[in-house]
Amino acid sequence: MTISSQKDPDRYDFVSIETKWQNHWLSEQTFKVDEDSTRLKYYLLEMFPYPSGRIHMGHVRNYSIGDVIARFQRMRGFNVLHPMGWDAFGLPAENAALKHDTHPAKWTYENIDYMKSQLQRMGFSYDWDRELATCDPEYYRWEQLFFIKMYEKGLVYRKLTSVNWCESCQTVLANEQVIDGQCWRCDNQVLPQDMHGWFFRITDYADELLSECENLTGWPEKVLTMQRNWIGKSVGVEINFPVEGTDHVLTIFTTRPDTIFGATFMSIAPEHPLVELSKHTGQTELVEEFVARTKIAKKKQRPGEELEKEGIFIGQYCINPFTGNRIPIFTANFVLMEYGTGAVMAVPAHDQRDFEFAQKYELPIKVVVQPENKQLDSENLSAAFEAPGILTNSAHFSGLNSDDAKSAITAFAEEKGFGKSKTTFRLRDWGISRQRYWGTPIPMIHCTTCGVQPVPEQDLPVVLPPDAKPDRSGRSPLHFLESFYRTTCPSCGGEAKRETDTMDTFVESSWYFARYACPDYTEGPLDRDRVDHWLPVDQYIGGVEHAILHLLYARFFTKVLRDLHYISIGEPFKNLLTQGMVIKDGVKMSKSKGNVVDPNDLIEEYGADTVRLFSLFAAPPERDLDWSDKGVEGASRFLNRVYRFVENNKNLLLNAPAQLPSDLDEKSRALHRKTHQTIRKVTTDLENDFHFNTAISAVMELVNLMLSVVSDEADHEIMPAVIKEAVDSTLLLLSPMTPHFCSELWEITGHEESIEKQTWPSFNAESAKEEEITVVLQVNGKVRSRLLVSPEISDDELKELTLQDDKVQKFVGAKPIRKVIVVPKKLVNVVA
RNA sequence: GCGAGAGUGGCGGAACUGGUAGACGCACUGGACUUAGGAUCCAGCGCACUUGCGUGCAUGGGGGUUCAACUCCCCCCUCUCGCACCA
Repeated sequence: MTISSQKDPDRYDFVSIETKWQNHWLSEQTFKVDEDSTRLKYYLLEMFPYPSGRIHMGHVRNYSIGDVIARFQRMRGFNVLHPMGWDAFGLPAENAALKHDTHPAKWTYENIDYMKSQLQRMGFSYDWDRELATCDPEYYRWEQLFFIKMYEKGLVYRKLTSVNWCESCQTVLANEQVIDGQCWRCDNQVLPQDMHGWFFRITDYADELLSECENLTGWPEKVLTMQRNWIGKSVGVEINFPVEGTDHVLTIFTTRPDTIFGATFMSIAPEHPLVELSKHTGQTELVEEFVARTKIAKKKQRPGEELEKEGIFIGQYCINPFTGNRIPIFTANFVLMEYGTGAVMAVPAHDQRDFEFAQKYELPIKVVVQPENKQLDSENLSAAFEAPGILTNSAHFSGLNSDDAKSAITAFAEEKGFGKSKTTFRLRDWGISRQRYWGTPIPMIHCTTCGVQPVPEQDLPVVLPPDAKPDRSGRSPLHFLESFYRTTCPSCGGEAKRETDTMDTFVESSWYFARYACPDYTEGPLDRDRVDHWLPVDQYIGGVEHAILHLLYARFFTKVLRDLHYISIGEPFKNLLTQGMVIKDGVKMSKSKGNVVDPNDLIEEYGADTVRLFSLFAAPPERDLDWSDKGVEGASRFLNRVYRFVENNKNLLLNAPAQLPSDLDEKSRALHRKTHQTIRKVTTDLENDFHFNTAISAVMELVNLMLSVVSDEADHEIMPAVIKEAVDSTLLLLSPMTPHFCSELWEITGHEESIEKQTWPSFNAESAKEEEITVVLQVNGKVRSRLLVSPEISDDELKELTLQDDKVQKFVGAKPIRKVIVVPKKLVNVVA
């Protein structure tokens, strides 16, 4: 970093000041934290970064917000845990390794080193002793242990799953490597292929994950809504339809059992096993052709695009157990195998999709629910009627309303044994297998005689072999590395093969917050006492892009760890703050847009404190931040003004008495008052909703007043003790946001003990009280005049003064006064 | 389509439980200091009319409640984000 700015006489020397204090904090271990039962704990966490190379403005914003809260809470007396680490596994490392002909580990650790230096250059108050990197075997070994414990508990299983397969690269692709249905590397068509993969049974926790949303009062409603939708609970019924002339039963799931008498055909997913029934029906070839075509079309489908509804009769019928009617079975491209049973009863009169399908294939439409205000006719319906209504054409259920019919029909089906009530979730089990190198090895062994076996605990960790390295084949090198996969079966001792899949990197980030409580612990994954002491996280901060996956997985994992008796809590994050994106010129910063601002350039030009100050000042944290180069200059100017003021009044400040005189003159009282009002404002802004922008503007007001009433050192109009109080308060209030700057000025103004050790200033309500208040006088709701009065004034006096007011009299004129409304100490409205 | 959030000066944004709309900052304009000003300081700055005092109009649009609405209610428009054939 250049030191040229040091020579600039117009600016304070932020380079040497920031270096000085960063070294001071490091050597003094200012932010090291231990368990201390005498003080209240506060666990503040920001989402840890992926070590992609260098920090970007999103990090700067996220961590600046976090650092203010950390420093603020320390000054308020909390014992603050504020750790940082690295979400270090992931695909980009493999890609970069290929590109630069290096090893993912080398690339990752070099990035970590560099980014750590950048974070330190920003002056963030982390306890670096707790730093962790998820690619460290000492971290992921415990994750492997969790995996085995979960396996033993039945929370892990293996099943066939459809993956993205590129035939020409002979490799599995991650979803982000599939672009418009084509391979990112060779542009070949990506096809689905069935492969074995490992799954976490997150659906076992679906109900709890949903119901606990209720108690997450410290989370933004937006995030909770997203989580609820993602879990997607729906209550309905499963009904069995026997397939005519076979032993097969087609099971469907519906939330509308009240429409069952209107089912005129069945739709099953192209992947549904009973599609096989088309064999020997004469429809076979057509069906096979349709299924193959649909699978490809689904892969090609762009997000947001809806395929035209299509289907084909599979040549078989099933029987509606309620009516005994024969219903044709179709396979249709809009039925999802992953949801429900992969089969639905089609009720064209009451479901728009089925309606469109029925029209296209000229299938019967039968109205069985009538709206209350009109009569629908099956013959000329223009759209499905999806709302609830009164049942018709439904045997003895006719006449019931939809709600009652739902329970009656469900009960009937259960009683007769051809159905049962059922709750279905949109949430699927979490597929964690990745056919990748740079991830946590899944600690399992495949033995041809004993089947799948977990790696014995004492053999953990299964270390990712450093001698392997991704190559251009695109396939995981673990797959070919005999020294890795060749092993012996822990059960029979025979030859066996290790699992070569690695875990989804979301697994690492699902428990890192717990490990921060005891990163040095070697006896097990978590030191129960310390973890129980620190958790839950009191305040979690990160981008809203993690609102669903990361936060849901972390919640799930916490519950699993609780049930495995590693921790006591069930919810990891008590309060959540999701900060907005950093945008520039109205769009998200991105390389392709060419509007990226590099934090390094800014630090070099203005110093870390200015960068922090502006990113906090420009918008409240939850909103998007519109980056403005001019705005940064404004922040820089402000700090320079404060610096100059302190420098110019150094002697006065050094010699000022610590105690305020008991009797203050009017001008001094005004500054004293503003000081206390500012302390009050900043304190409430910081503790309520982290609105740093308004907190900073309050301090700016104080500084503006200070500058306007104290012109120079010779001017003794304002009592020195009052000036000192104002300056000290300014520095204390600003110190969480611009810590180097305030530390330096704190020292310059003669304080022995560093500012980090100070307690947060408190305000005196009496001092903050206004001596005179402005009361607005309105006539018929329009502001016509103002009164400067004592806050002690009574409503009657106020009314009196209002009616005497010239302006008020002028606007009232000759009209009779009908009413006078007095809002105490605020406003008087005369209605004439 | 469904869900959530947001629309306030030229710009970023303020405004407590309905009670002075536009704090603070940026930009801009005029002035001072100066060899110079991209530094600093002072003043102005929602729009319209007005020499001025002032007056009128303004919080996406339209209605409503109220003495009083950025704030509450109804309808509509726009934007952002999330989900998206979930039966």
